[in-house]
Amino acid sequence: MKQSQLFTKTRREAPKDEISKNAILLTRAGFIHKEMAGVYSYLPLGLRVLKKIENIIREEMNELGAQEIELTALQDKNLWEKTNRWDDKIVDIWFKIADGNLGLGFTHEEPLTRIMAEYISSYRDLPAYVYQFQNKFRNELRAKSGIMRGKEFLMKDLYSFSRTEEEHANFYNKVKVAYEKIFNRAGIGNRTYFATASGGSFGNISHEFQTICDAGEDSIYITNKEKREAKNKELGIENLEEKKSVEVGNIFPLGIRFSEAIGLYFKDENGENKPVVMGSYGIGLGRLMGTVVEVLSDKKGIVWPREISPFSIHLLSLSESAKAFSDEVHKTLEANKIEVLYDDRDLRAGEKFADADLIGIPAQVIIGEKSLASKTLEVKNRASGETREMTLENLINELI
RNA sequence: CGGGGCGUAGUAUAGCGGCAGUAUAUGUGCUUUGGGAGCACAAGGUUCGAGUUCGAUUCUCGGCGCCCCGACCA
Repeated sequence: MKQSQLFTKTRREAPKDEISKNAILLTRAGFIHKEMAGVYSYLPLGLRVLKKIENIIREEMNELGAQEIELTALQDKNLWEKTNRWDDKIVDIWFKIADGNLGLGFTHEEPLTRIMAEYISSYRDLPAYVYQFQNKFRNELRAKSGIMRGKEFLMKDLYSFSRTEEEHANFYNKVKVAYEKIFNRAGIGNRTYFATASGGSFGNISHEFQTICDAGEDSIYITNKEKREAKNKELGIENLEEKKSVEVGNIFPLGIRFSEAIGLYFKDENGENKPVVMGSYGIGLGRLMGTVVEVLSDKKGIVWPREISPFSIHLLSLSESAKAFSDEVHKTLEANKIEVLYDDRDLRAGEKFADADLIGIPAQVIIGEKSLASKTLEVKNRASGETREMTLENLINELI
């Protein structure tokens, strides 16, 4: 894509109402726009990152054998009364509309359990795994930390329906592995820990994926650095290393709480009626994106990991004389299905470098007098600042 | 929800009870072109309401909005 056609542009100044690094950088670079406190729109560059994250998660969910659906945001009061989660005294983050008779979903155990009750009646129908990507609405009294904790945010939620606790535990562990892959691919695997936590209002034990980050709201105690295991702070502190962290994912065993309340039963081999054993597994996409910005950016701007970068290559054409060659490189890269942001604007070199560093695409291809003379490309690594000279052919081979 | 702070141009800021200034961004022209260039001209602003006052962007009260700390976070 030609950068001259991109409707967003970068800003030198940070917006005065943002303190968090993720919001400052993403706003300055033109990835997001704040609509109101805790509510952000995603602009072309930001949406590209969000979609890359979504696709990584989708691949890993499909790999688990889960099937994608899309539930509604509007929620039925009667259904939620069955699980005692409609009352504002029980759940204080509901956005309710239509005189309080409808709500905007903050999670989706209830509606999905009801759907499954329509289709699951035998042990032969189980296990079943279903997931979706959807905006959740949570009326947080205090939104904060940029896109890390909003009132409306895109979340992947996966739900598992199993015959027995053993079957559930088996899948639960597979999800853990899938999540590790997701966070590795998103570039924060080496600082993300599997933390044991109390299960919140669901009771018992649950697990959180916590990424070490100074901007985090949580604290974890690292119990095994090599295995990246940790404990949430409320569970026994024994001279362990405490770190601030961000909860980038969670997995909850739900037991039979929802299936009993809503009536999701199956007949086992002996013809006996049993409640389905459930689990739920969430990842906030915006929070994950914000966390990546928080932990990987530097003074100059954002540094995207390869797999979630809005583009693979940022092509900088530094002068009028470099235009013809740059156009040709742009065409060739795109013909090879490589995503390129081509800075074809009529600006000085310094401004293009500053913008490229702010936007954070991992590889910059710089075409100026040098490369015109040598007929090779100058390829700069955004993270390390190192440059290499290589032919277009070699670059393409490296990227494919 | 408790506490604190802040609302001035697209953005970031200064200032003042009496014609609102700067930077940047924007438009035009000229110069410039490997790390956010320079000059000139132009266009663009006081969150809303009430009160005090001859006069309010400034002072008082209220609304709305935003930020921070805490509480909360399925």
